[in-house]
Amino acid sequence: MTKRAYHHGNLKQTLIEATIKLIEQKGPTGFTISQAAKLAGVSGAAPYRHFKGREDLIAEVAKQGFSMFGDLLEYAYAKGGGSAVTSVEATGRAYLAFARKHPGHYIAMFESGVSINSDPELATVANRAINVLVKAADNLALDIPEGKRPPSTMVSQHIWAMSHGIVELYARGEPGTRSPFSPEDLLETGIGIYLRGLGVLAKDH
Amino acid sequence: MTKRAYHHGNLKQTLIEATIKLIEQKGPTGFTISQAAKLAGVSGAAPYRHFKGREDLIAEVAKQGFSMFGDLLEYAYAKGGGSAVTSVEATGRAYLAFARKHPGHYIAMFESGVSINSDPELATVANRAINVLVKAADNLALDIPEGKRPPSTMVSQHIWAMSHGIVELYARGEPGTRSPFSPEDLLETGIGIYLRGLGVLAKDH
DNA sequence: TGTACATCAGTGAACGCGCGTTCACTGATGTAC
DNA sequence: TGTACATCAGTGAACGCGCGTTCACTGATGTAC
Repeated sequence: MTKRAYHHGNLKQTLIEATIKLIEQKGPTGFTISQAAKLAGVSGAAPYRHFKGREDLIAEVAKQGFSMFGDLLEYAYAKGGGSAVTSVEATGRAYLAFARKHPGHYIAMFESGVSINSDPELATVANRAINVLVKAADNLALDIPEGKRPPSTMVSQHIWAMSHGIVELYARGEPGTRSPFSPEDLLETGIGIYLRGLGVLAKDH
Repeated sequence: MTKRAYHHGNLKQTLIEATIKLIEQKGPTGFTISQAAKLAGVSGAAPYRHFKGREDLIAEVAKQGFSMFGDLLEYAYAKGGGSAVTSVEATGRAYLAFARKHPGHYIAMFESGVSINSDPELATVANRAINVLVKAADNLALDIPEGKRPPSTMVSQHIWAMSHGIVELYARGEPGTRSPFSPEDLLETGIGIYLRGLGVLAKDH
């Protein structure tokens, strides 16, 4: 480690990363600006040069989280190939993978109480992520006989809800403590059954 | 209001109710023992006659919550009539109704970070609630052609996950801010599609 | 029925703690000329 | 190329605050005899 310079040079991002680490360890409750400052090796007053306060810092984490999340979902969606069904399945897997790899971001995004509409920039990145799922649901609709077609928004929200529910209930804490199945298995089978119910998946897929 | 007696007489339950109210208003983060004491009209030291501390109080709320939740699910399950499908649908509705009517309890149960396994009594009441859904899923299995039958635990977890996800994502805050559909509609259609995928619901139900 | 006494459920003062936030400051950096 | 100066990004001391928790205490209640 080099000698501490008076000017940190990259404090803003360092504080964000400290926040992520603290949220992962202690939940959104446990995080304080003071601790983030300490973890960044800086005085308690320094964060105020970069953030208005606690909320602002968490919102920034959520923003970066939604941005990565959107990228990941888009990538998975594209990688799903032409098929509507495989695209949806791939985004589902990406959803879970993100929640696993970036729990700090995920918590800031969905469990910190930060309102997505409190900041226009945040709303923009969040909507981009949401729209990937809506787009995937749109594609599904093409394979569904007309009359029986639920709105794409609704379908995307069903999938989102199941993914989120699985993350919250079964992908937290020690693995296997609350379910004999892995979250990945749960989500894959859950989405599979749901898609079959929609009529886009053969009965014996 | 009668003259304040020195002995409160019912302080334990009063503190629990104060906790519920505070959690509803400020989330699990915002709750403190001091505020609960103040709300109960009692000195800040009084709660320690009844609870070991913050965690203990929240755990008690969760315990009462799971107990009510279990009762409600059981009642709904029974009211669903003989049909496996209607039982599942009824428990789904009951799930959402509980989350709506008792947000403080719901938050203590699922969002406060209280571990269900930290207290044997808590584990007992929680498992009773969980088992209602497993039982409902067991019944479903009877209507499913043998080879295609996923484990009941898995089915119950799918339903639980979707219910929980809908509560967290779409039944919080101002109605309609995040979805054009009501949580009730979302859950009913979601479970409907899922059950069709399981093969227990006619295609044109 | 009255009295003495044990027990219980509260009080309120006190403590140490960490947090959020402000403030005048200072060391480092960038730039005009 | 050197110097003066503005600006920037940190410091550290200070403050008020509410929280959790402990403590000796006291008022109310129950009970033995």
